Amino acid sequence: MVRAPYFDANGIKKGAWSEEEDKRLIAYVERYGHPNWRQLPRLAGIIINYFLCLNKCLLRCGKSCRLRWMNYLRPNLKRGNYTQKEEQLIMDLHKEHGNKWSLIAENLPGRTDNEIKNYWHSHLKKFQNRNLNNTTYDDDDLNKSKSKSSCESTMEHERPKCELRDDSHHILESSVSNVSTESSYSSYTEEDNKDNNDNDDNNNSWLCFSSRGEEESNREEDRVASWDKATLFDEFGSSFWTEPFISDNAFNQDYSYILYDREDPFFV
DNA sequence: AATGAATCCAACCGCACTACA
DNA sequence: ATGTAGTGCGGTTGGATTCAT
Repeated sequence: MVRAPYFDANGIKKGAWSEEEDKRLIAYVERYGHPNWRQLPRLAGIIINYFLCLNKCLLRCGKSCRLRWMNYLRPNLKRGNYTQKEEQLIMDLHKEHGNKWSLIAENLPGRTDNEIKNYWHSHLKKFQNRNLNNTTYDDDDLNKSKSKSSCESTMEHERPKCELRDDSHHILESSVSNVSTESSYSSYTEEDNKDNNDNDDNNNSWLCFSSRGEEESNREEDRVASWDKATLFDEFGSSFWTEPFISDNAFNQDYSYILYDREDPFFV
């Protein structure tokens, strides 16, 4: 039910997102937040390349990344059926605010403006029109309509009722909202480094390039080299790891020899 | 079984707004 | 005051799915 993927004249990918793209976007936003959507796809691509040793990028425009994240990937999104309470709330708020979907969405935690808009057009609009003079919409009408369209009812029943999106991404709150670059990243380095240190035998940060991935040793791109954190710092300067984004000239360098870590979320 | 119509929703597009140089 | 970049919002579209004939 999504548009077929394609590339526009500028080489930007459009259409449906693949699972791999989703993972890349999630991995990047988990790490750095999204202080700059426009640069995100390029940065997500280059940073992940360090681990993948592949010349792949997230070939999406920032706008597309933002939309995908906001409407589909971000945590705590509700999927599935709307409760009667939510439906009533949408009706009431729409009566009050009109097509201010973002405003309406603020009052429905876990629902996106896009989702509410779609739901309005496909389910609720007709009842609003029918009950224009009533203060509340007719529940019987709505129920009748739901059962009337077997297409709708079938599809709705297949979906879990008001399922809360898996929050396993454990994305920092500061990363989800509009935050400063520093806050999102520094919050990671302080907390997550500690976690990684606990888990990592080498007692390094998430940038630890240990010699894992023996099973991939046959792959050409998995050439193992004695890479360490210090080397990486030298390449970019220390500011690279304290700031979420890289200078443009960093993109022209060949880091294909960098090891990757399978357990790192960037490994997708 | 085949086919056209209806439905739904992820994704795209264009515009407006804000921040900043 | 002006121009530009980045972001958010609302309208629209594409196409998969399901239903009706």
